[in-house]
Amino acid sequence: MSFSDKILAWYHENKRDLPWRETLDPYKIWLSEIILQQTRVAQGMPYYFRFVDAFPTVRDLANAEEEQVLKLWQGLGYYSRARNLHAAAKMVVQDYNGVFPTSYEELLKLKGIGDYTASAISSICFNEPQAVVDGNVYRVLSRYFGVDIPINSSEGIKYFKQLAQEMLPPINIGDYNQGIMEFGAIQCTPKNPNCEMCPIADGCLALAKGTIKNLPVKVGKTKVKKRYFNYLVPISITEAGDKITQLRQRKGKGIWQNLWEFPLLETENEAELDQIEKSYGEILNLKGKPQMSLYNKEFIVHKLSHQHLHTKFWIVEEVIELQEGIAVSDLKKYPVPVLIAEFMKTFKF
DNA sequence: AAGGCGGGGCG
DNA sequence: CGCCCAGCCTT
Repeated sequence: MSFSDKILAWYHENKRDLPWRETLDPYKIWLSEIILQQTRVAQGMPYYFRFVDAFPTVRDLANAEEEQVLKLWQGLGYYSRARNLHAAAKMVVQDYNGVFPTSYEELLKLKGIGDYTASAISSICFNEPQAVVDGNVYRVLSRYFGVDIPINSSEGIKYFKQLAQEMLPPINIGDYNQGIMEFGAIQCTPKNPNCEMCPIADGCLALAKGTIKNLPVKVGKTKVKKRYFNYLVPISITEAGDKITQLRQRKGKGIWQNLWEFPLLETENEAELDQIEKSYGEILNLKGKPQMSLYNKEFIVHKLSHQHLHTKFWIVEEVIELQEGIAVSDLKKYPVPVLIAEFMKTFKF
């Protein structure tokens, strides 16, 4: 049996029942692929259901407000995926009359679709012979063929795409692509792979040489930057008796684009009360000096891949001057980072 | 070619 | 605590 035959056979026996495996609708396959980028199946699953439910067709998604798309995406991270998803839906409606393009080349033109996703959709839905190369495939191939070229070098990216391409079966491309990924996720795992009961242990070069634990090779260090966030949480009561606060939308570059947060003062180091007092009038556009208190004595440390956000929430109460605000009861409508969502959940307005 | 972009789970 | 997850985009 060939490599691909073994993978296909293993997949046939071991594939999980996943909701996006019950359809060949390219829209739904696309949704699942975007959601699963850098995301575990268990984490992405509920998001897949809520998106299919809210937007049954690509037209429904295209017609939605970005705000709603981001709100549904809240908590999943890498929010450019949600913005690109929305933009791509609009492209499909406008440029392709609402019908998903069927070829790798055309799919590649859509926002948020790169080599992996174009290969996945074109192979799964249209049986185009394009090999998917995701983290699982890098791992399986690097071990089986004993390749120590760094998977995140340009040489490695090119090398593994070609190698994966050469391993494609003549038919059942989509199943094979899903099979090798599933194999990497379940059998040939990053740590403690199940080599004892592996259907391709025979030809596995890394297993023979004892280099499993060294593969795949990845270069580059992840240096974590420390940042200090001070959120100013203004609270005011309107004449009608409604409690209001303020949110602002993050714009430009950086994290959490287009998500909402409380007015923010970022500092070079830990900020104390006196430093905040100097700035909050300007940030909140206030003339007076309302009472302010620190909500959390210890930093709330919110960890992103490359940043640790050391956060303090400063409560600014009874801001009579507060002009424009949003009702506290409306806060849940806004897409916010998990850091903000957690605060809203625990803070009693 | 390198850096930025989330949040969560696991050993 | 470090690594990894059905990657992509920008510079």
